[in-house]
Amino acid sequence: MRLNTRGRYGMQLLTQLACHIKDQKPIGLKQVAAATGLPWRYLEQIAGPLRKAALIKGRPGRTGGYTLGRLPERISLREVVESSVGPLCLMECVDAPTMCDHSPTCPSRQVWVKVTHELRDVLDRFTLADLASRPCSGCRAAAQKARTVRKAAVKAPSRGGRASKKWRFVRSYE
Amino acid sequence: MRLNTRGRYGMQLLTQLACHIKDQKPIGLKQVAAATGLPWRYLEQIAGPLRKAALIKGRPGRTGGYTLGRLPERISLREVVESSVGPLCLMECVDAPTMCDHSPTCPSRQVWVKVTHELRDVLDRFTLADLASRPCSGCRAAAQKARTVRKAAVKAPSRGGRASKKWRFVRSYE
DNA sequence: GGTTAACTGAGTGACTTGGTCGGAAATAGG
DNA sequence: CCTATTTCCGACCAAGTCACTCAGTTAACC
Repeated sequence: MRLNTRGRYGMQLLTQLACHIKDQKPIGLKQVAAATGLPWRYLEQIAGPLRKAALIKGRPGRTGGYTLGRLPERISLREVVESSVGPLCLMECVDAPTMCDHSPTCPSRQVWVKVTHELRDVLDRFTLADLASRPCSGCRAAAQKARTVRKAAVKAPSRGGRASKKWRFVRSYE
Repeated sequence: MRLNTRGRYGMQLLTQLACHIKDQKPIGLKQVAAATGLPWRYLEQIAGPLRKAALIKGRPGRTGGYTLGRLPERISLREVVESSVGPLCLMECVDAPTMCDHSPTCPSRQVWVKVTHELRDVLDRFTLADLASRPCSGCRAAAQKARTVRKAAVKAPSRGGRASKKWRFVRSYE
């Protein structure tokens, strides 16, 4: 039950846009990549779903970049994570009442519906403004440091691939 | 943000045990497999972490099987999902304050700590008793049907492997 | 001692994750 | 107009996870 990089990086991307909302002009992904230490090409890929969800607006061209689709206080954390990693839905029958013969009236399912709604409600109550009003200055340094060490650890810098296991989120769990 | 089969099957396993708690004797995994339509061998693997988390107690031997480690109303849904799929932790810095230089005082992190705690609290407030007091009769038929069709779809019944994509949870999202 | 169950650990193919890359289309500045 | 810079799009790739299966060992009961 953890957020993958699409969700986390997407969150950082939106936070950056929210932090520069006063500039009134689009922010390029290269600039975001430089500020956060995240890979630019990957950010491009992450921006796609966010744009389709209308959370951001992109403008190509020389002075192009991305802007927020709405005010930060109108973008809930739930919208961000759901557009990045898919619906928050623990049991499959919650969003698919027809998948099980008794689903519509199944009392066990109704418990899961309630749980799911409460979880969604938590993420609905927090917005991008909560994060952007208090940006994390340290995360940038941490991300860059992690990436530097990671690149050094890769012997042959091959195309694609992922970093070695010890540098992933999992280490927090041991 | 969905629960994988380990989490879902584990939940069904515990629910079955809770439903037969009045029998006072252990329930074998084969019996659970027959009741739920889930693969017996896989259930064996799923039982491991649940036993290590002391949510269930196993007894080998002729009249062996599994029993709940505690009363159903004392087993929260959070314990079940966390022992099956790992801690509920959206951002990596929440449980690892040292990962980012400014983590301990980072205001952005404190938002995530709050979000995470609220999410955990939701799952803490529901227990196995909520599910077991109202068992889902339809899920069994649905699971068996799905497995039957799935087996038929596999041309060569090879060892291991997973079912074809269209029979997975993903179909609910399209 | 034989049957039955929990336990252990290895293996396996399909799929996802976490990226990289090349290039097309759009937009602005010169 | 050309050129630079950006979004946008799709392919590609390796490592890893998922969802299982299976063979075998240990433990308890009759």
